[in-house]
Parts: sequence; structure tokens; C-alpha cells
Amino acid sequence: MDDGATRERILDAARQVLADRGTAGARTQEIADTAGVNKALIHYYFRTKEALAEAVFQRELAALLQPVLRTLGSPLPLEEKVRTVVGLYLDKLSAFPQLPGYVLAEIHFHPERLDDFFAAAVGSLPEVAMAPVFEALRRQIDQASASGEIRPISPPQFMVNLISLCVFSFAARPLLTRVTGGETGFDALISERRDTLADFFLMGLRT
Amino acid sequence: MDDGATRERILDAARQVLADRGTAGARTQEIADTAGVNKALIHYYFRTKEALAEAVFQRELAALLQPVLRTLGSPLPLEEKVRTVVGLYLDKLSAFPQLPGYVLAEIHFHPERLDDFFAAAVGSLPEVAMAPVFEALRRQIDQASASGEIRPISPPQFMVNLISLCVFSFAARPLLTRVTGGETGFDALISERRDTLADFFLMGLRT
DNA sequence: GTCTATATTTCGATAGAC
DNA sequence: GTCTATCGAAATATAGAC
Repeated sequence: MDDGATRERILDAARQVLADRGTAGARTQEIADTAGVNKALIHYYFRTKEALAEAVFQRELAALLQPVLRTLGSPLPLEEKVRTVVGLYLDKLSAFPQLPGYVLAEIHFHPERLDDFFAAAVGSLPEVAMAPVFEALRRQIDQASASGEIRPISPPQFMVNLISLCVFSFAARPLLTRVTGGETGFDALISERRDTLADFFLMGLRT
Repeated sequence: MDDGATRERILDAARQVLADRGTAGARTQEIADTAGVNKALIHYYFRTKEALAEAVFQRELAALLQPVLRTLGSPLPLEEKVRTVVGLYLDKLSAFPQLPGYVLAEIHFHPERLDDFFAAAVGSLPEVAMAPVFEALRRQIDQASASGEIRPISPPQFMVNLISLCVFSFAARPLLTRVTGGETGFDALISERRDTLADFFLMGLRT
């Protein structure tokens, strides 16, 4: 058929199937069917299922981390960073709610892929890659806490708290769906979070 | 060998292997080796790998939820509930840090198991099971917000925020381990959270 | 209850035609 | 580049002796 387009179709199909079943649970046959191509073609483009799964994982993890790291490392005021990150996450994840469950599962079951990820997508050790973001936050936090606006908090704790509050509810979606009485209940929960999360977080920093 | 003890040995071994590899990735051979028994015995006690995986999952999810639900539904003051839950989680998860990654993955890839879980372990619909906990929180939150201590917040948001802050960092442990420069860095992160999380959360509720 | 040996199925991967 | 057909390797599950 094409010129890179088939490869993309396979990647998209793989993303869908892998997000629902994980690397170990996914069947190349199902990926092929979803992509509308033959099984053999998958091995033509990606040598093994594992290689395909790794390619998809790198892509999705990058899509999940990059906007947030960019925002937190930017020159925006601290409060705006928080509001931006909350908005970014809730929008992105509402559009693809399986993403956290899938990415966390892959991180958990295939942690070695993280090493390739940082080497390839970032080009350095993870600690080094994070350094500028931590630096930017450190400066703003020091300043805001010196003036008594907030309590001191380490940049990693700041990030972990913020990301936890945004991402966890999606990772636990199947559970929350049931506890809140169905998909509608879950959507309502998320929509409420959209309005309250940033304030909750920012208040949590206060002195 | 025994009278229930072998069954327990298999369950323990399965827990270990399943937590590391998930249902789809786990091999009955590895579970048998870990338990020190033969593969066939696993099928003698649990008919299929799936049935074994489900038994383990029910167990671990219950262990994860019950203490927290009991605490939040108890007559303790709100602030003490929060401090107790933070302590419970960080202790339990420090002792078995793979637990959140495993449980969330199983919830994600096998959501139908949740229906059996609520039917069996709780004996009712999830919404019904949660009702008394939500009720207890609702009363305390109403009271505290009427007296101006805190802002109003719905019990589900309260719970999701609290659990997110406790659990997420463990689910993302392989990533955080790398970002914080190794296991030592991760342990330090968690130990810092032990001292700061409850205050952060309680401050977040403030008006 | 526990084992050894084996049947059976599923699935990733390859060969080879077009 | 894409397909059909097939191989070969796991891996689950069972039969049957002890």
C-alpha cells in the first residue's frame, strides 16, 4: 500500500490492543486484524512483538511526560504551572483513559524499558534529564517559601503529589467506575476534579 | 504433605510471581518452582491459572482496601483518619512495594474480576458497599466545613485524593527509582512522604 | 496428595509465492 | 510490500502411577 502509512497503521492498532491487554496479553493476530493487515506484515516492520511493544511504549510514555516536563520547566509562575498541568492531564487522559493503566503496567512489568527510554527519547540519564525541571521548581519554591506564601517542599515531592492527583484516578478507573455507579459517575468525578484539583493542590502547599 | 498448608504455599508463591509478571506474563512452571511443588499440583488445587490468579487478586485487593475503608468509616476524627490511612498505606506498601503496580494492572486488564470481588468479598454492589464510608465522611466534612475549618469536598473526591497521594508513588516506583538516582533515592522519597503527606492533604482541605 | 509423562492448544515467527 | 501456509516452541492442562 504505502510509504510509512502501513507502519503507522500497525503502530496505531498496536497502541489500541496493547493498551487494553498489555504486552504479555496482546496477540499479534489481534493487532493485525485491528490494523487490517496480515500477521506477517507486523514481523516485516517490527522484528518481534516485543520490539513493537517497546516502540509503542516509548511513544506513549513520551507523550505522557513531555508536555508536563516542558510546563514545569518553563518560566511560568508556579500557580500557573499547576493549573496548566492539571488541565493538560485531565484533557489528555479523558480522551484516552486507558493510558495510565497501560503505561503504569508496562513500567511495572518491564522496568528495563525505562533505561532505553531515557537513553533514546531523552539522550541522558534520567536524573540528568530531570535536573533542569527540578532546578526551575527549586528556585520558585524557595522564593515563594521565603516570602511565606507556601511551606518548603522538595521539587520531587511537588511533582509526585501533582502527578499522583492527576493520574491515579484514571489508573483506577475500572474500580472507580463501579464505586461511582457507572461510566457517568466516573465522568462526573473527573469533571469535578477539573474544577477543584489545582486549588486543592495549591492550598496544600500553603503555610 | 498437608492440610491446607500446600494450598497456602501455592497462593504465596503465586502472589510473588503474579505481582512481578501479571496474569498473562506469569508461568505456572515458575509458580510451581517458587512454591516447591509440581505444576500438576497447581491444577489440582486451582483448576486453571486464571482461577488461581483471580484468587490471588481478590486477596490482595481486599488487603489493600479493607483497612482503609474500615478506618475511614470509623468514628475517629477526620484528621486522625487521614494520619492513620497515610501510615497504614506507607507501612504496608513499603513492605510490598510491587503491590500497587500489580493490583492496578490487574484492575486494568481484568476489570470483570472486580464484579466477582464485590459480590464475594463484600457481598453487595460496590456503590452499596461504599455507602456507609461515604456517609461517615459526609457527616464529618459537613460539620468541619460548616464551622469554617475546611472547604466542602465530596467524600469520593476526598478518598480519591488521599489514596492517590499514598499509592501512586509506589505504582510508579520503577520510574521514580531512576529519576531519584536508585533505590536509595526512592526510599528517601517515601520516607519524606511519611512525614509530610498528611499535612499536605489536610492543608489542601483548608479554606 | 503428589509426582512423571504426555497430550493439546495457542501463538510468535519464518518461508516463499506474488 | 503484502499475502498464504506452515513450522516450532512454549505453555496450559490432563492421564495415570505411586
